[in-house]
Amino acid sequence: MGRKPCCDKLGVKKGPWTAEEDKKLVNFIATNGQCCWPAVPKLAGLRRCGKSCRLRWTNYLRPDLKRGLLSEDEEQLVIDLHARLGNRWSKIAASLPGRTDNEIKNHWNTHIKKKLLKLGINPVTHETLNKESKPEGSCSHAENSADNNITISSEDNYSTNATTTDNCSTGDNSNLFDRICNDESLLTSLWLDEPPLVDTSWNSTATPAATDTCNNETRLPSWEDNSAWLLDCQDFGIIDFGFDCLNENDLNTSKTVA
DNA sequence: AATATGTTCAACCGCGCTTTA
DNA sequence: CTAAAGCGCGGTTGAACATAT
Repeated sequence: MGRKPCCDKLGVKKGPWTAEEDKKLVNFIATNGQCCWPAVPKLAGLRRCGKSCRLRWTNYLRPDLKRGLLSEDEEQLVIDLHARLGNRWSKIAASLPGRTDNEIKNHWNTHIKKKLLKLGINPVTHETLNKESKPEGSCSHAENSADNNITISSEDNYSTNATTTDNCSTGDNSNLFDRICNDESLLTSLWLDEPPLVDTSWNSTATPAATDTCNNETRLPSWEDNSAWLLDCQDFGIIDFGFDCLNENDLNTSKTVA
């Protein structure tokens, strides 16, 4: 039967996005919100696949994205959640506000994986390599994580923790990690595919209704207002580039996408 | 300075699940 | 109930950049 391609291949641009394309997409979403991705390219004047637009927005243009390397706490959290959830990057990302599944996946493959291997830890099973010859079926992500917790420090010093009582402790500066790690209900919800409980900073972006809640002083700056806005978005957090003008209610309203 | 090799990460692809008609 | 369409996920690719020779 075959599946119809998500978009017409003819005339659809691929490859890196230009600043002009970013501008069009950001302006469109700022005024119309996220909806009907297949229709976005046409409405926004882009020669792109709707899927590509969605990806560009979620992975790069979203205003609440953090930029830069994962912090020590975030990295530790990723390791622990990966031990429990496996390669379910979207679930892991749901516990790290401002981080995308793609970003975490990349960081895992380029940094964390190597660090774990360097320390003799299998990044797939989270078992130490010299103790992997276990009976068949004795190892699953969810099972082994609790009794084989791995901690990481800024000096790349890792250690495996064989106890369950000292689970996920990384010190005083790991509040986020500790909170999530000790929150069994959260981990259970992640495991059971329930909506994420931690990442309240973002579920979706502005809807038309949400933008209606913004008056002229609080609406997103347009490219006409500030042509350097997007570059700022890419380098700094939400507060840094002015999205803090959206108060909590605005953000909550913006999350309610049909 | 030139070239080779390694690393990073944005973007694409294809698949499965969910929703809709 | 069924098929098509939409959506989101995870794996993979390749261009750009960094480092080594």
